[in-house]
Amino acid sequence: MELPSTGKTIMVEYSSPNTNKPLHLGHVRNNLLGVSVSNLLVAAGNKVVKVNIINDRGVHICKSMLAYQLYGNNETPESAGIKGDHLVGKYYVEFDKRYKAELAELKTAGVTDEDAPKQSKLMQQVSDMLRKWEANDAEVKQLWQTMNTWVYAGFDVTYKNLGVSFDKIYYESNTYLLGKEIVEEGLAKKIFYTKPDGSTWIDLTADKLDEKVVLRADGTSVYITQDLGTAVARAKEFAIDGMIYTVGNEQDYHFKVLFKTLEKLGYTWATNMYHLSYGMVELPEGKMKSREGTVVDADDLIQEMYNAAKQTTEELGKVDGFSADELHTLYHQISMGALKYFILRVDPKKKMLFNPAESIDFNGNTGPFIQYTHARIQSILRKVEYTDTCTLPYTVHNLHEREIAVIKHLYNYPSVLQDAAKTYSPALVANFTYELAKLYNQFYNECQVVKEENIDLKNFRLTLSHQVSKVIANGLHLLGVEAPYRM
RNA sequence: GAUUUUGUAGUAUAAUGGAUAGUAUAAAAGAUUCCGAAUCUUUUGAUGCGGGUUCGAUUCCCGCCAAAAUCACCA
Repeated sequence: MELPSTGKTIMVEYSSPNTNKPLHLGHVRNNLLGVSVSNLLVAAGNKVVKVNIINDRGVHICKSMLAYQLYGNNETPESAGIKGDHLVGKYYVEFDKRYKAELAELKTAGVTDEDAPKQSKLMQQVSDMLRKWEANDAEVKQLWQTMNTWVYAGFDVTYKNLGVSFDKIYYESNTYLLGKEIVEEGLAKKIFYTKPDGSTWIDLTADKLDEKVVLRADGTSVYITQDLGTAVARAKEFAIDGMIYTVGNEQDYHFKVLFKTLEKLGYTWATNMYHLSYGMVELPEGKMKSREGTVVDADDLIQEMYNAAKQTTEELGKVDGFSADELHTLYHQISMGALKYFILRVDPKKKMLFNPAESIDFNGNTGPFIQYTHARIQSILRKVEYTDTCTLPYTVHNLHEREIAVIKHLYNYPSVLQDAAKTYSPALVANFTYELAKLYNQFYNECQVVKEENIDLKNFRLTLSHQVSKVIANGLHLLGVEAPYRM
């Protein structure tokens, strides 16, 4: 079910992980949104290029590298028996622990809060390491390569479980130097200016933004420098009509500045850039804080959801005849259906509360409820050997009110799709699909289908059921959720 | 302090300015000799506060209160 082609190509960036720790619940929302919005844009007739930019360099990466070098004892994911991203994350935490201890020591020795970080030996070692990295020191680069390779292997597992994929992956180690030319260009156009200390700025106060550094006094790039460079490079590489950044709302200000700057530089496509700004995920006990260990790890979450799906399915005992492989696939489909729907049904712009206990409840407004409805319809269709190519003749009068409700709802699907794509909101599709499933269940409760004796009516109801299952499957697909035929 | 965003039943959420504010969950009571009960039916319960615009405001504007984010030559 795709709308007519728009002839446009849109790039969607999402995920954007750091390579110093495993993915957590916040990344999950990001990834699911990115995938789903990409699907929506395709359904709305666009070509989509899905990209990821991996933050694989910088101080934070050096922290885990240093901790590994100092305390790692050549541990590997194989020797430790843990995923590579978790192993690296372990050393990032280790660094933090040691660093805090060092700071505390310095303070007891009478060093002020302000001076303590400057006197930290660990932090000096990190800075040295970063310098060496930038100078292409062989040993440091080797360690960096090794540890990042571990992380990528770990990410791949998580991405695969979440059904996340990309057309192109960018690495910041390749792109972080981009942008200096853009700055020169901006200077030539007098859009940027230089301060006495040599740093380069743009003045956006007329646009109700601030002055912003675009190049440091020592000539090195800042965050926005590389973003400028990356944006221009991408536009050259892909001939895109638009660009969507899936990034949390804490960076609202950054993207306002980025887009405005590109616009001032005269890039026409800059007006078609969009920051898909989503709200933070919070837990019942409050915000996730890595320091306090309240972060929900993505892999743990996936496993817990899987276990819950397995348990519920076994309790209901409807899967006789499933092979072990089929069961595994089914548990995976149901658990990811639950997780994805739980997250995507909320308006992206709003912060959302993730309650683990509620997320594994598969009754009510949930993914498995919708999947169940699909499986139920498929069961009905199997019974009469109705296939996708069937066309049954019917003429009906006096529709049942439940039938009318379903038909009216189905009729809205294309416009909901259009709206969802236009507003980048999978939540509209999620709510539509849920409503459709609910309306169908209400219909099914009051109307006979297979057992209906009036052949016209029976054919009509089979056709309607088939249409509903197709739209449910399509809606779920847009959310990145699979629709099982039996569950 | 400044800027931005967000405030809807106990909880989580939905409503291009439109009719009795929809849904789920929690609680209670029901429905299957019959097509799949991960279902359906019924009951209880909400727009932070105060103004304004409008025939009409959850929605738009102003003030207050509350929460969060940003305001780095970090990313």
